[in-house]
Amino acid sequence: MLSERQLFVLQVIIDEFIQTAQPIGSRAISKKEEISYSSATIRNEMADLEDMGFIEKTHSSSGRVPSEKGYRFYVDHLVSPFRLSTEDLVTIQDTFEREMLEFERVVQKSATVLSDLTNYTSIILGPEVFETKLKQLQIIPLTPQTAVAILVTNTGHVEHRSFSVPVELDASDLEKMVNILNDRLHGVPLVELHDKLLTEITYLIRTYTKDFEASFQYLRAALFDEQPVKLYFGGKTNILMQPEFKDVNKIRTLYSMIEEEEEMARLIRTNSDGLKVTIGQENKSVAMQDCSLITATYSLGDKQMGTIALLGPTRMEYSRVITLLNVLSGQLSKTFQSWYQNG
Amino acid sequence: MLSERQLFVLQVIIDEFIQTAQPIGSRAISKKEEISYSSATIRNEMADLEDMGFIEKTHSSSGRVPSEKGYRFYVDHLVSPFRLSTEDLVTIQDTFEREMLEFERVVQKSATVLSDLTNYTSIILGPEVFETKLKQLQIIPLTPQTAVAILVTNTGHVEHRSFSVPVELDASDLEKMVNILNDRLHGVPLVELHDKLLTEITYLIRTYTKDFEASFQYLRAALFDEQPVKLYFGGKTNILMQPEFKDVNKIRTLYSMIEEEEEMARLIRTNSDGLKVTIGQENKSVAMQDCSLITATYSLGDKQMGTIALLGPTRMEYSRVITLLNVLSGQLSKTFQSWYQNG
DNA sequence: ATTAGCACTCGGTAGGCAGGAGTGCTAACA
DNA sequence: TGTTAGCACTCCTGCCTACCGAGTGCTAAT
Repeated sequence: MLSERQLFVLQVIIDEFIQTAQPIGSRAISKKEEISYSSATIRNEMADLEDMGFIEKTHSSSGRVPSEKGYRFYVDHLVSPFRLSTEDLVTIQDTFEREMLEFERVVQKSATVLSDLTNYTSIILGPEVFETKLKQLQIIPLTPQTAVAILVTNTGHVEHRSFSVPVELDASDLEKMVNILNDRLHGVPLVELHDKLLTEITYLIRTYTKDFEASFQYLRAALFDEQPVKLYFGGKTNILMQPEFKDVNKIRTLYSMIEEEEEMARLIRTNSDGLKVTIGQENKSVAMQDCSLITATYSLGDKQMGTIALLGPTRMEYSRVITLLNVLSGQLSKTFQSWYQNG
Repeated sequence: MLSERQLFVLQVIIDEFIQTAQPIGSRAISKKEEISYSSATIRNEMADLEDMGFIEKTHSSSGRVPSEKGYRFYVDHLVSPFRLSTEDLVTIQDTFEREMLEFERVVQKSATVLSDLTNYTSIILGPEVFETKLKQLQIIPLTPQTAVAILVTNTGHVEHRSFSVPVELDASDLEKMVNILNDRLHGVPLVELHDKLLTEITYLIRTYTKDFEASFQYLRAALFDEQPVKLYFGGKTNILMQPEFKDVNKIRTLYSMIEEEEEMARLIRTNSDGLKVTIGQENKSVAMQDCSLITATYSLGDKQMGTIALLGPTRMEYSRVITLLNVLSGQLSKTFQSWYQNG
């Protein structure tokens, strides 16, 4: 168990290191106002803290640096509740007050704000489970052989995809098809849409003609195949500016990882609700050894929609950042909530 | 004027440097099979080439390195027509044979292929002048106060934007409005659409009711305001792997520049037709001092559509890359041409 | 329990030295 | 006159050494 003083020393070391990125020596700590002990005393405490694995030396006679275990303990027990500056609050308020009516814009804007406020890299994972409902389906013929399918949700989200139309179908067939589908699928949540579409296909084939089948399969494929997860980034280069990335190879591997959207999505996706901090090696990725990832979920009602994440060095301003993420994910949820209620 | 032998020496130096990224010494050149002169002779030629500014020393006793003027001369006069390997050709063929029906996909895929084949970073500037025509306009009400406007072109390109609907308009008004617009605007090239829309607005206001005006302005704004240029990237991190970027600060500034899409678009946009090589400082950007940018335009008929660009170190495989860009921009033009003819 | 004092450790910087690659110049050669 | 062998010179690179300063661990005194 840690003594009061040890706790305090640990806190000072981490707070200080977060600010300066320099190893902290015993003398520096003993000189601090709040501390009335000599450097020798601090040295003893530091030796204990090191034995327990909370801090480390970079070399045998260097000052101490927080270990990952130290950071872990810090975020679990020491983070002081942070009061956001009014400036920050105003920035966030402004962002959400501007009228934005599209999911993409709101999310992209949030990512930008978050990265601007923190100087880290923000990543937002778009919604995967659409609690949103189908508003309208449109098929617009382009040429005799091609058409574009457009799907609109009650939140104003638009998906579209061009596809080939089998020769035996003409424009009026398509129109018929769309009308039937709109009748039967309006208001269906997108999660269920794929299955419902399949049901409709068999229904239509029975009721009308076999001709529809191929076309339907195209339509289904167009709207549901290889829909890659959408990531929204803010301040992609911010993290490169951190002093821990003065090594070219680290930058290269980290950056390659960031650009690998599939991989990033995998790392960020989470099923646990609420806020989660993943420190250094806890991230299952070599490229992110020196990084921490903080994720928070945003939701629609009680249904989790997506994740909002912040990527920084392990030496991160945890307390401030955690508060910011909480505020932002709350704002996001609130915004979507307001759309949904009116939909 | 350069002698035959000087030309040859210059070519060898540049070719070799492009391969190795190491300064080339006189001995290395004289040892080459095609060269029957001693290193001393080569040294003399090199001294002359240096006087003329085509090559440089990194320090007083180092081998030679091409200067920007050298590269300039090389691309203008020395690039040997390059025979693409059948492997490369097959890769490109495969890309364009797969059925793709959307502008975004074709372009994105091209960018990826280009960067994969070259190990540089590719950037494609989407079309700015739409020679494409309006196929259909849709307005779909979401809530009583909001609606989403969708615009489809004959090439299957879809733009959409949510906007606020003035309280005094209801869904049937919107429907009427859309019908009128579709009647009168079908087939209008997108370049003219904005102006035509304004004309229609005044017409409609005269013919129908004043109520439409506000709504129209919203619609117009939704579809035409702040439409940011769209850039498609391939291999964003490729250029970081080049040995010239072993300095952290260079990486940082270069990368910040790449992420600055507006700035990139400005650099890449060109009004001259065909292929253009911009070497090092010729790029008006500090971040790109050590980079070359090769741009080629693709077009629809005789109308220039967009630019396809490749960003690499000044030490670039110019001949191969130039051929590749020509082939790819040709393929792009061909693909769009085929769409257009059927539209 | 705390602290002053001291020996020790290690990173960082600077200087010196040897080896090597490459150059410029000169003089000899065809 | 063009070419080349030879040689002195330059500068980069790696390596060793010395030295300073910051910080530690330990011991002994308070």
